[in-house]
Amino acid sequence: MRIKVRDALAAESPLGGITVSGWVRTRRDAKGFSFVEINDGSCLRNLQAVVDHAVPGAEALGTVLTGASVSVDGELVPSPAKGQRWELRVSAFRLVGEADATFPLQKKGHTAEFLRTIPHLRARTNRIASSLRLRSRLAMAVHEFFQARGFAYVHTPVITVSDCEGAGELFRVTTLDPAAPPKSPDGSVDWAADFFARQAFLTVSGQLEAETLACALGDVYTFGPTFRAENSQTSRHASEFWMIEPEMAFCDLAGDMDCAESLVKHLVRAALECCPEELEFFNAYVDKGLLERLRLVADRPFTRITYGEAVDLLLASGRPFEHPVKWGENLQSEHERWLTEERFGGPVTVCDYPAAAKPFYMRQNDDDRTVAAMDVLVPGVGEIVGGSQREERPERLEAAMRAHGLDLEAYRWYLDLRRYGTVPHAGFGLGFERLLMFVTGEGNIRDVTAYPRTPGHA
RNA sequence: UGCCUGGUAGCUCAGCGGUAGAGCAGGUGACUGUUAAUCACUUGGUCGCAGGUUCGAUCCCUGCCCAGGCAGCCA
Repeated sequence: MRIKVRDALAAESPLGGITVSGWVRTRRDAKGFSFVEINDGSCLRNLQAVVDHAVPGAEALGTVLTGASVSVDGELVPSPAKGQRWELRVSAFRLVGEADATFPLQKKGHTAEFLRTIPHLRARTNRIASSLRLRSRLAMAVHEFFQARGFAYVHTPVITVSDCEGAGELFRVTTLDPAAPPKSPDGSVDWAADFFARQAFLTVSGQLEAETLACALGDVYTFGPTFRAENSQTSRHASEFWMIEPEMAFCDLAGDMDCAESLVKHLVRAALECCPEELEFFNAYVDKGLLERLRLVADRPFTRITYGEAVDLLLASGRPFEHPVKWGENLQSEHERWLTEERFGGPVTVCDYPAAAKPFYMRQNDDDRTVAAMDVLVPGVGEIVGGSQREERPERLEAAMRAHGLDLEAYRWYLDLRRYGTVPHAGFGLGFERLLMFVTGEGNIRDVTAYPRTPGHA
């Protein structure tokens, strides 16, 4: 009976007649027998198989190098040596697939840069496999969080026809021949001849559609792929990433911030509880202060300040920032870093940003110069959540849309939400990969994504 | 896209205006309930690409390509 390494290592008593299948991490030869470390991806740790050279199939051991796949029968017994509680005393050894000396992964540590050159093989490393296991576990934790609170999981379209959702450059979706697109009489491309009879793009956010569903189901969330065609060359931007976007009817900015904080904490706690070995690994090899930071985040309330207070603190800091701090200007990365890493040493939720710097749909505050927006900033990564209370007053929303130069006709459906039974509502977007960066301590979004898509790389 | 740094063996790196080095990986042998095993020996390179300076360039200069970091845009 095949058993996963994870279950074998968790055994309470010896197990006979089991089969373990996986990939060889390393082989050590002794007189008359060999140690073969087998990893099957079910957990971080390997199972040490002890293969007597007289056992059936052991003659293949000579070609068993790091990377080979094997399947072994045997008996799980207490290990007489230090280093592991259990080991597998092998009764039959089978080499399933050889890996010759050109296998690029070694027993030694590799740089993240090198691993990115072999995306199809790097998941066989402790580092990438751990991040993918965490990713899987935390994806489920997202659903646990919202389902326990009565949110409906909704699927908003990946293909959108709004060409200005306000969150950046879009990827075009078309079936037209790029070399010879149909033309209108005026020489421009005739998009009416395209597949959707108009221009179409990949979504940059499901927010606007989620708002319509929240105004029917109450509390909803999306969790799916998001696409941005910005030429962002940084360690924390990807062209394709996953975003979690809750949208809550009858909710204000305070409730929005509460939800975001609870969600981040829930995910951090889930990681601490479900993936302790992975986190120990990241703490040891990727980010020395990781565990301490995560425990603090799980226990302590996030600091909550307004944009205006943030500006005052930054001005009073006496720091010679490269970008001067000025009310009305966006907070720069260096400012966010100072707030989270130096001033408060933990997550900071900043709210009430200047209206001029924010999109049309955010609710205008009574001071007439700020909007009910909020960002959650965390040490090391920066912004992982961006959200707001939405403008539910039809006249205010229309005015804001005009001020942003939007075509009101194209957003008639969005305005209808305010025309028919409008309600205060709020939501936010949480970048899933950015959360994973925060939880793993990885400094590059490419290392928490199996197949990262970034400008120039797909 | 801008600025900065880098590109030398399969990997991680050292080196230097005078013809190429280490550790690990691979191979051979020894030893050993081993733990990134150990020890000895050993295979392995157009020094990113193209020009230029020079008696001579991996080294200096220019351009290009690639990677990383930082910044902007954001999640």
